[in-house]
Amino acid sequence: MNALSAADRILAAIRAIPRGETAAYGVVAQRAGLPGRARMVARLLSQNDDSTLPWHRVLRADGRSAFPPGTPHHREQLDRLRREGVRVDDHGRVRPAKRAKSVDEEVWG
DNA sequence: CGCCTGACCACGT
DNA sequence: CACGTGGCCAGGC
Repeated sequence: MNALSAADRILAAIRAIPRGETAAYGVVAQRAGLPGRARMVARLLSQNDDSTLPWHRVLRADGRSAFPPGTPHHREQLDRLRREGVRVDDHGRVRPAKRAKSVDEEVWG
């Protein structure tokens, strides 16, 4: 059986996002086998202390950072992404390779 | 146990 | 694009 808790599966899903790619909260939840639980992903990240966790690769469904523009966290997240080769436009939005209508179509690579 | 909050999301206007 | 609205759910009090 699955001895892994929901939190463990979510953290694993986040760690599984490849360098240079991003995933929405909802997509992470879905990959962790917890559809509809984007808020749980968000809560975990807000509590997380593990510095090795690639939290910067997790974005909102609209491709923007969950942090308010102008804050240190917002800048750091975008910087880290750009450093990995992710393209961010002037509005702070990540450009998906293909159009993703909903989180069900997860297409961001 | 109810009530409020939050690094969310989809949908309608 | 900007707001509301309703849904989701774990935690804190």
